[in-house]
Amino acid sequence: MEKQTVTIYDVAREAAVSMATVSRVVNGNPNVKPATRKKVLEVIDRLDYRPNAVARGLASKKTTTVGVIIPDVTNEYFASLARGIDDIAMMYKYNIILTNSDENGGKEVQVLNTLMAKQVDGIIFMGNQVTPELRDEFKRSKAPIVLAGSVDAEKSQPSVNIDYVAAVAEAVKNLIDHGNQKIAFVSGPMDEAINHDYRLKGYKKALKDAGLSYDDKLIFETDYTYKAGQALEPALMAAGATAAFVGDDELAAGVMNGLTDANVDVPGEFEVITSNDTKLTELVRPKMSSITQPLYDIGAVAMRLLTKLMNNEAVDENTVILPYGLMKRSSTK
Amino acid sequence: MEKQTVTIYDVAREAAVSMATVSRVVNGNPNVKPATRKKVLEVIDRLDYRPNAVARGLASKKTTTVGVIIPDVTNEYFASLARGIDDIAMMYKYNIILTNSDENGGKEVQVLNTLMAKQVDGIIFMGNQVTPELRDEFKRSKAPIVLAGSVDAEKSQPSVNIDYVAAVAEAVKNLIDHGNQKIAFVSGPMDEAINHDYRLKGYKKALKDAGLSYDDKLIFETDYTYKAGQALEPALMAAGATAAFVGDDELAAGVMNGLTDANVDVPGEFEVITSNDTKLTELVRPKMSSITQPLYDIGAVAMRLLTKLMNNEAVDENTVILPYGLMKRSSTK
DNA sequence: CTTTGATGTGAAAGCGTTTTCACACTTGCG
DNA sequence: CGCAAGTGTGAAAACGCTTTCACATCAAAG
Repeated sequence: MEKQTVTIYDVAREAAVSMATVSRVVNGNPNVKPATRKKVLEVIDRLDYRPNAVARGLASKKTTTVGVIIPDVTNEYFASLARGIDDIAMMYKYNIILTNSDENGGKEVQVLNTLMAKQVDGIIFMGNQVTPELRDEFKRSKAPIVLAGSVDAEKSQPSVNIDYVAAVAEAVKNLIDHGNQKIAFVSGPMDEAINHDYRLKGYKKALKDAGLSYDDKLIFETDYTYKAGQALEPALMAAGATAAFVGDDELAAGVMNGLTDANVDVPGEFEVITSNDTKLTELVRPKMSSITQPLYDIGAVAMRLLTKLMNNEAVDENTVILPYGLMKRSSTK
Repeated sequence: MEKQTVTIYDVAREAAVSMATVSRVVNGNPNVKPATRKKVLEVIDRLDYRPNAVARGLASKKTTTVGVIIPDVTNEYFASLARGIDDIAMMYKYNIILTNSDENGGKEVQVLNTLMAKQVDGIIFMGNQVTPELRDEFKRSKAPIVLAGSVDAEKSQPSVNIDYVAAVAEAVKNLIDHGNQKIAFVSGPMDEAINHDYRLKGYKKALKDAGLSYDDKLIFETDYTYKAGQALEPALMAAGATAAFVGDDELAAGVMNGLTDANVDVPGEFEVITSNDTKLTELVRPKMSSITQPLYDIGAVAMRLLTKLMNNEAVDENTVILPYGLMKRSSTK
């Protein structure tokens, strides 16, 4: 009752040719006489032969599979990147092994190792923090690795991103231009490079450019959840802030709803601008103004870059920076 | 410069034992003298040997990889299931090959085939429609397949779901109990079994139980997008509906915001209840009442069921039904 | 005709494991 | 002391494919 598997050998026998020839027609090698090709193809069809990708992988040392490490699929931002990655991967006939890392360094290292054991041809890493241990593992890998929507302070790997510093600076400048003097900076954990090394830098730059002084009390470090944002309202008010830049959309939705629920008018009394321009920004009321990022494209371009790396094609630039924008909706004046 | 790979053979030579023995210690086979085991382990460590999963897969005919077919990772509902799937998979040492199908029958069949070519040990399918072609492919598979959060009218495969008919009936009854006589049924494509065979059935049941008559004009078939929902407002009003059951959260958010933007008070003048209880329900204002589903668990249980199937363990019930609930928030009275 | 350079094909050696089978050694027991 | 019943180990055969290399074959060129 166990389903029988048809091998390349069966096809060869039935078609009265060698395995090598069958392999050639399966792989589209042109060195096969049309008549032979036809004969083989017929047998393949008749026997319903399907090449075994595992055997293929072992023999050719290519698995046409790439590993993708994602903090959490449930997060709109990363899910959007993942979608871009998968589409391009499919276009180039690669499959994706997807694993959630929860931004947990230990798990990341472990996952990376199993991906390498599975002989993936390449890896795309998403995550806000590249620990030294992780960097070491990266170096050990013989499969190329590219970072998508994720920064590594040391730029040890190819990556595709937007210019976070400039984007945040522009967003904050916008708030300043509206007359806000006390602008809160709300972000996830500060030990993540993206927060302390990029976003905060942009924030400070905007302040400095406008001649405003930096105040610790306006920095709110929390985690990336709706609830956390919602709970921030009293603190925000106490600090006298009249606007906030927020590093994550779900968090921002929380901040905004927290304010609104406490009868603080957004944007009248308090302006909010967020970072990722996910669908979410359109669903909440007021709709949120946001830095816009080409989410899907970040993933797509990362994957495209990876395909080049896997084929040893020349790439002009290892670090690609995609354009960002600013979308004014109703959470700012 | 190409990184050298250490094979089981290298380890065997260095440790002065046979490959078989190395294989045994790597696989935790007890038939190895402790002294030998220790010796081998040391060499493994020294050489930094990592077993090649592809070779392993070929020899053992097990890849410890399962395929997951998902309509779109970007969809909160399915992403939540996927998260449950991945967690349990990881717990049982499986990896996930994830592919987006866009609910496109052709793509689904194709994807299924490449998964089978990759010799996955099992498959989890998510999608609202199991076409006959797909069902045929399922039958052809030697890897077990389970449906997660997805129905097949013919129950041809193991699956885990909630009782959609009862859930929808209860939700609609709730609306009826609030005095609504004209309740709209808003769903995605009606050719999907989940809509015409389950949700609609539940809707009709509730109507019938309450002695209300069914009216075609209150059925709104559209696609699962925010925009589509938003655009529905005029039609809803024209039909004289005073409440709606909606089959998808994003769609529901659209419906609700469309109403609100047209100055229809929700829930005062119009009640809305949705289906999936994703995070989204809490982000919009008013918060949406919803059928609650154990999203993560549906994925988790499906994966757990699959592990049993893959190990040929006995399973008492192929079709598992998880409990649902009703969460009253502010979009209903 | 011969020579030459494609062009088409097959034999066989891997790829890095697992697994079967046989065999040598220990034990414990009557 | 002899024997049955484990233990522990190694040789070698798969697993299903790709790829190298050598060898035919054949058409065109001399």
